[in-house]
Formats: sequence, C-alpha cells, structure tokens
Amino acid sequence: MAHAVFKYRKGEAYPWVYKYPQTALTADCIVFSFSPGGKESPLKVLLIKRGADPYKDYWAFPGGFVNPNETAEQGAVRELQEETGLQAPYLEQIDVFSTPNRDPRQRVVTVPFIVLTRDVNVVAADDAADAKWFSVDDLPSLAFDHKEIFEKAITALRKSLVFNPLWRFLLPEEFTMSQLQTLYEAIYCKKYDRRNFARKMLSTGFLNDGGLNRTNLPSRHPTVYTFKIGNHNL
Amino acid sequence: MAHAVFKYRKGEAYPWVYKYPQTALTADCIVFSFSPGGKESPLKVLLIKRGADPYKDYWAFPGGFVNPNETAEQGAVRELQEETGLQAPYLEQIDVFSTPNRDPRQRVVTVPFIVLTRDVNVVAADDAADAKWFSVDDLPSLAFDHKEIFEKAITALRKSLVFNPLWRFLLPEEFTMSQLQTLYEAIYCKKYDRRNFARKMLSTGFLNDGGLNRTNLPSRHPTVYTFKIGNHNL
DNA sequence: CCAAAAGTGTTAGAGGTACACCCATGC
DNA sequence: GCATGGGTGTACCTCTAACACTTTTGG
Repeated sequence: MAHAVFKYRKGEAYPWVYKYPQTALTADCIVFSFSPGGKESPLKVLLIKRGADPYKDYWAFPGGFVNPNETAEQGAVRELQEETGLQAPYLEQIDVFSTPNRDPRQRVVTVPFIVLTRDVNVVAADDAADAKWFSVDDLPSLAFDHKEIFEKAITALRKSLVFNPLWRFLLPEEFTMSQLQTLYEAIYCKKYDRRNFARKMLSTGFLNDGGLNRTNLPSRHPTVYTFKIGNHNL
Repeated sequence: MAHAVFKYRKGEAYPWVYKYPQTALTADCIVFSFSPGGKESPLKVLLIKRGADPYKDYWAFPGGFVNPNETAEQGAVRELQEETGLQAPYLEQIDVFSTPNRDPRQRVVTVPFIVLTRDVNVVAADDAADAKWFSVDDLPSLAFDHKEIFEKAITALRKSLVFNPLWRFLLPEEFTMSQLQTLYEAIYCKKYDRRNFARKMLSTGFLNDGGLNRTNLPSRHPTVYTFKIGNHNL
C-alpha cells in the first residue's frame, strides 16, 4: 500500500498526506431498467466499458471516486451523470465492500447504489469507452468484484420491492397489468398466476385505473394503469 | 481536510501519502445483550466512554480504525476485543456512513456491525475510559452520529430476526418460553399473546424441548428449551 | 373463424389472532 | 388458599394458491 516516505518530484501534483492509514472511497451505480421484447430477461442493467486500467476493456458498473466534500450518494449521482448522462430518479444505498485487495491500485472501499430508471438513452462519456444495457440473465464477465456486487444489488432490490412500489420508477407512466407482472417475474425469476397477481396488486391501492386504452394488440384492449399514492394513512 | 504540503519534522512518524483524496475507515460495534430485571428494557447495548478527544467523556460504540490489511469485519472484531475484552460470537454488517463531516478530525467512513452476545462481563481498556451496558430505552447522548447508527442497528436487528433465530446468541444455553418472549417484546417494543407466541416459536423447529426444570419460581416449573438446528432441509 | 391476451369468481388450506380454562408451585 | 405464571385448545378471519370459462380483438 501507499505508506511510504514522501519524495516530492518537481512537476508532480501535491499528494494527499494523512496521519492515519486511509482508503479511497468510491460509489458505484447498479442501474436497472425494464424493456421487454426478445427471449432474454426484460430486466436490464447498465454497464460501461472501462477505458483505462485496471481492467481496461472490461465491463463494470458506472461509478468512481467520491470527492472529499460529497456524500457517497452525491458522488454516485455525479459519476452516473458524467459517465452516462443519466439523471437518477431513485437511489438506494445497499451495502459496503471493504475487502483489502479488491482494487489492485490501493485499498478502495465501495458503496454501491441501486438506481432505477425508465430512461434507457445513455451516452458513454468521461472514463467510459462504451455504455450498454445488458439483460440480467446475460451479463458479460465484470471488472473487480462487480459480479458479487451485482448479486447483492438484485437481492436488495427484491427485498425493497416487497415494501415499496418501486416498479413505478421502471415502468412507463401508463402501463398494463401484464407489463407489471412481466416486471415482477423478471425480478423474482418466478411465474405468477395472472388472476392472483392482479388481485394482489389492485389491493395495494397504488394503481390508478385509467380505463381501456391500449390498442393494436391481438386481443382485448387491456386496462391502462398509472401509479397512485395509496390511501395508506386513512 | 488533510490535503497539505508535506513538511516532515524530525521525530514524527512518517505520514501516509496518497495520490488521490482519501478517507479513514472505521468499524463500530453495536453490541446487544439480554438481561431482564428492573423496569427498563432487558435489551442492553454496550457503550464505552471516550477517553480522548473528539467527544472526550461522551459515550460511544466501541470501534476504531481499520488496519490496511484488515477487512472491516476483522477490524471490528479486533477493536471490540481491545476495548472491552469481548469475543464477538455473531457479527452482521449493517450499513455504511459516509457524510463528509461526521468526524471533526477528517473524513471518516464508518461501517457499523451488529454484535450479539450473552457475555455481559466487559472490561474497559485501550482508548476506553469506561465500558457499560445501557438499556436501549435509556441511552445517554452519544458521540458523533452514533444515535443515528443505533437507530439503523436496531431496525436491522428486527429485520434479521424475522429470518434467523438470532435469539440464540442472546439467551442462555437453557431458557424458558417466557424469556424468549420477553426478548422478542424488548426488540420489537410490542406485546405478544403468550399462547400464540409459543405455538409460533415451536413451529419453527428451532427449539429443543428439555422437559420441566426451572425451580424456585412462584408458579409451575416451566419447560426449559435449548436451541436446535431445525430439520429445514428435509 | 381462430389464436392470443384479458376479464371475472370460487374454493380449500395455511397461518394469524383472539380468547378462556385449568394446573402446579411458592409463600 | 391464593397469587403467579405456565400449559393447552378452539373459533374466526384473512391471505394465498389453485383453477376454468368467457370476452374482445386483430389477422
């Protein structure tokens, strides 16, 4: 590690000097979105291709070093914007990874955040050589310990979804019951009974019934719903 | 913060020098134990009185700086042993706190751990001027943002207990159903129906019925139970 | 007309909650 | 004998899971 007698060379930036051993702090964004179609899972996760070593050309989660005056969350939001152009509508801190040698450069502590978005337009920028959505069931091999971070993230997402109607951040403004069901099935890797599923969702009070709308389908025009804040305080 | 031109003075320890801005990493232990008796909550939490600034003479959770070659968890175990003499039988990482100015000295990222123990003999040592058990409903004012950490810890404990029979780390080897109930009621701040509680606990398969034992009570000799690994894989 | 998707209702079982009576013990 | 705490059983309610038929639409 970087504990060393300091030798300043002309032209170098001044280093950061501390009395106690330190770690770098990074924030990573595990960004989920929903886009059905095709055989693969409609649950997507955003990866960037690293433009620099270590792990150059590997896929990784967007993220980076947290500035000294930022919270981890602020750093996550900023890095996501810088690397992909995404504004994060929902963030949730999930854990912390502090294994000593998880980064070959020096000790790095990472705080990962789940991010949910329905905006799938991303632009690779900054350190990122590329940015792309991958189906969660078809991920490439990932840099650092990001595979492990991904497992924690999806587990945390499943837990949160039990108590919070987080699907509202992933679905379009207007959606059908079967879209909602497809999303749940993708997240929990499980099939649900159509009728029981609809009954349970309607009973939460979070669905606004907008009447029949969707056309051009080889079937009925399904009811279109929107998210509504439930009467949970009455 | 500590970004400064380095001036080495004779006799000083060599400082730690880095290319990027850094944070210190600490691990804190929120240690719970169970000891009924008295009007206060039988759920206790271990605090140490800080022997040095900042927050000298304030109560705080045992913990301290994580060494460069340690995981946060290893640091937590070591600090707990050093400051209180406790061996931690159960640890669970709960979150991470990274607000920039939570420590007045420099930026400090803290990883808190829930620790469960039935060993209530503690010795203040190392940096700790004193070490004492407090009822969770009667905590003194705490150093840093430890109050906030405590709230997260007890919430996490409640969640974990739903899925894991963690009470085994808090109760004595042999215990009665009403002890177990008292523990649950202390953790969830809620009263349970005695009969329904017993039925539910027995149905988990984690209780070994050891027959009638406990004497010197103004009532029946209650059944004494021990923890048993349930047949959950059959 | 037919395939595809969506709307609708009933039933059985599990688990949770509420509640009342009797029993064994120490004082 | 009596207060205290422990053991036991039952009824109701709610939630869940399993399941079948009909309707609307596009092609």
